[in-house]
Amino acid sequence: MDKFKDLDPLLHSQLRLAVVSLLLSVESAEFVFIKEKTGATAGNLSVQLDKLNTAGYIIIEKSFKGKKPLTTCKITKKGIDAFEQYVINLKQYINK
Amino acid sequence: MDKFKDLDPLLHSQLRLAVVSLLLSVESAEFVFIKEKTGATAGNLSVQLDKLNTAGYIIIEKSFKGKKPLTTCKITKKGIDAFEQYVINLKQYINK
DNA sequence: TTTTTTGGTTTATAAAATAAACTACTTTAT
DNA sequence: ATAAAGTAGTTTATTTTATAAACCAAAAAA
Repeated sequence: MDKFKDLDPLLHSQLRLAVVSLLLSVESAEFVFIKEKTGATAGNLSVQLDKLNTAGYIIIEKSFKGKKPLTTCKITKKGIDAFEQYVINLKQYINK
Repeated sequence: MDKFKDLDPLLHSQLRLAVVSLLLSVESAEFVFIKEKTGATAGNLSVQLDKLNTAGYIIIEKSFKGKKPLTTCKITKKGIDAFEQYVINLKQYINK
């Protein structure tokens, strides 16, 4: 067993992993919803969503809900693939 | 399902997780052996072993092999428990 | 109409990971 | 015997990351 393959640093972060995990289970999610589900602060979430977006793991769409700004996130194929590989690699660490 | 419990930051680090994972499968391990198995640099490994030691997750014993210094590591009960809890929590992120 | 709330972003600070430099020998080659 | 190279690490400095604090614009409430 060739152990300890590198863990994608973009996913090996508690908050970003939670976001991706969450997005895997829904069609799309709004900023405020993700914030509540993860318990993150808005600032931290904003930064981490940007990173996932820049990496192409999620897409972020900005619109308006009535008159208020609305940020909607959706996982991409690239994000799903990265997550799946991350889980495969991670299991080498946690299943002896 | 109440998701996303905090992940012990001491274990949520690629290198420290690899070290603990490795130590779980052996009685004890020498510095050089851990270094080779994890692919870490000596400096990084030294720092991360100190952190695990300070947290009481491992014990570090310094002796000599012939005339050369020898650093031997062993996981503690506390380390095993922390790892098991970490895995339980982590699974909430990776098993949708 | 001022005050508060909503939905964020930007910037600053703290913490972590990593690499580079260094120490203290030991072994090998000259 | 001595210089050069290797071993087994530690310490310090640098980069990266995570997080928090401060801020902004608009909307809703008082």
